[in-house]
Amino acid sequence: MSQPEREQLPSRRIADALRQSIEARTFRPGDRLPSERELAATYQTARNTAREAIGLLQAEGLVDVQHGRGAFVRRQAPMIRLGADRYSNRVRRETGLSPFRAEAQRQGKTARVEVPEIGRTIPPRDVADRLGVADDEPSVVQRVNLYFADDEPVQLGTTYIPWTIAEGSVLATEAKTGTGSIYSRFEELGHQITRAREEITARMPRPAETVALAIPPGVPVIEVLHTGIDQDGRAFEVTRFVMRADLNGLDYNLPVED
Amino acid sequence: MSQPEREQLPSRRIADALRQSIEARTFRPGDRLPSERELAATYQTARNTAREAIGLLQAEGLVDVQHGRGAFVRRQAPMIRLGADRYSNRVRRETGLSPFRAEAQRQGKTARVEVPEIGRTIPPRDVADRLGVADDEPSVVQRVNLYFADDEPVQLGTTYIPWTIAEGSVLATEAKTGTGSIYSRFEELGHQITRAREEITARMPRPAETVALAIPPGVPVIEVLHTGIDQDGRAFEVTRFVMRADLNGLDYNLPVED
DNA sequence: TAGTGGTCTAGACCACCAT
DNA sequence: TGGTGGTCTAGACCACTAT
Repeated sequence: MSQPEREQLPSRRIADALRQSIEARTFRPGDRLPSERELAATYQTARNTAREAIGLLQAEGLVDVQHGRGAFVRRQAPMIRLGADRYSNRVRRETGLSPFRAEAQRQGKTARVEVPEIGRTIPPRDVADRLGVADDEPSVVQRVNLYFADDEPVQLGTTYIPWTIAEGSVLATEAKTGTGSIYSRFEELGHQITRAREEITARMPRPAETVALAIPPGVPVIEVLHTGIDQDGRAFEVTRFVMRADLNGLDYNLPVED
Repeated sequence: MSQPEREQLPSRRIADALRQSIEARTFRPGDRLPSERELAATYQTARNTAREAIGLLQAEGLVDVQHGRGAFVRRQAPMIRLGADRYSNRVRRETGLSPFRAEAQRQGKTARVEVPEIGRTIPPRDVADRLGVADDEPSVVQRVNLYFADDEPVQLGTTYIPWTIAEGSVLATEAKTGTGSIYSRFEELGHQITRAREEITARMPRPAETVALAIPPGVPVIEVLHTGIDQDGRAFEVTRFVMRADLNGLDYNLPVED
C-alpha cells in the first residue's frame, strides 16, 4: 500500500519482503527468518546482499540476530512503567521501598540494585547548573546505580548530591542507604522531595552503555535528567537515568494549570 | 581507558580510533572524516571494511554520511523543549497559540503545521482504551498533524477524538481549527483540559516515519501517547506524538504528593 | 559435523557532488 | 572531471550452536 511497489535495490526488496511478512504475522515474534544463505538463493543474490537486508531490519529493532542460530522476529518484552508518583513520600513511608523497587513490585518483577561506584567528583555541566554548584571542583558526591528487573539490567542511574549536603552522612560513603531508599536519608537531612523536574531525551546508547545494559542493536535509550526539589524550592539531588527503551516507559499524570 | 585496548577486528579498530578522535575533539562537529578509500589505505584493509567502521559510527548517531561528499561528525542541533505547561489554558488564552506554536515562539523558531489527513476511522486499541470507545467501529475522528520548526519536519501528531464529541463541529472536517488551537474548540464544546496523561517510550522510526520526518540513520524517535482529560475527569482526546529524538526533548515539572 | 551468523577481501559499476 | 559514498559480487575463513 504505502510501500513503494518498485524497489529496485535487491537488499531493500528482501528487507521489504521480510518486513511485510513480519507485519502480516506470517513470521511471528520468536519465529526464525530464513537464513542468509537461503535468502541469497531465493532472491538470486550474493549472501552479503541478503545479509545487508537483515541488517536493515536489525537496525530498525525488528529482528534479533543470534550468532550460529539465526535471525528471529523480536518479541516485545513487557515494559516497566515508571509513573511520576514513584517519588511519593507516602508510598515510600508505607512500603519502605525506593521508587524503582516500588514500581517493580507493583508489576510483579523482582528488583535488584547494584552500586558499583561512590565517590566525590567534579559534576558535569548540566548537573552543576541544576544543583547550583561549581563545575570546576569536586563539589558533589556521585553514586552510580545499576537497576535489575528479573535479573536483567534495565536502567543505569547516576545520582549527584552536593557535597555540602552529603558530607558526613551515609550518602557519601555507603552503598546501602537503608530503609525507605535514599529519599528517607534526604528527609533526615532536612530535604523532603516536594517537586521533581524531569527532562527527557532519547538517543542511541554509547558503547559503554551497550555493554552495561546488554542493549541489543536497534534499541535506543531514554535519558532522564531528574532533579529533586525540596520544601524550600532547593535542588538537593540530580540523577541521570539511562534506560533501555524497549524495557522502560514513563507515565506522567499532570495537572494543567488554568 | 575503559575501551578495550586489544581490538582484534579491523572494522572495530577503525571505528574505535575514529570515535576516540571525535571524543577528543580531534575531529569536531561538522568536520569531515577521512574517506573510505583513505581509511582503507591507512589501515591496510579492503574498502568495505573501512565502510563497515563508518557504518557503526553512523548507527550510533555520531556521524552523518552524505553521498558524494563524505562522512561528517554530527552537530547536535538545538532541541525543542516541550514543557508540561504547554497545555496551559492561560497561555493559550493570552497568546492564542497552540502548544507547539507557543513552544516554538518561545524558542525563537518559526512554526508551521500541516494537516494532511482528517477522517472518521477505527481507532487503534491503545487509543480506544484511553478514550473508552469501541475499537471495532469508526468511533473516532482522526486528525494527522505534521509539525515544522524552521521549515524542518520535527514532529508527527495523530489526534483521535470520539465521534460523539467531534460530530458536527469543525474538528471533524476542517484542517484549520481557528484561533487558540484545537483546545479552544474543545472548550466551546464543554471540555476544558484539566489534566493530561503522557505515556512515553522511544524506539527506532518505522520506514514511513523515516521518510515523513526525514530522520537520519542512528536517530530514534520519542513516542508520546497524550490523553487530554476534562473538568469531569473524562478523556476527550488522545494524541500520539512521534518526535525526532535529536530535535525534541520533554521537560516536566511535577508536584510530588506527600 | 552441519548449519548458522561474523568478518573480510578485491574487485566492479553506479549515483552524487564539486570544480 | 575526479573524488566521494552506495551497492553488489563471489568467494574465503572463522566462531558459535545444535545434534
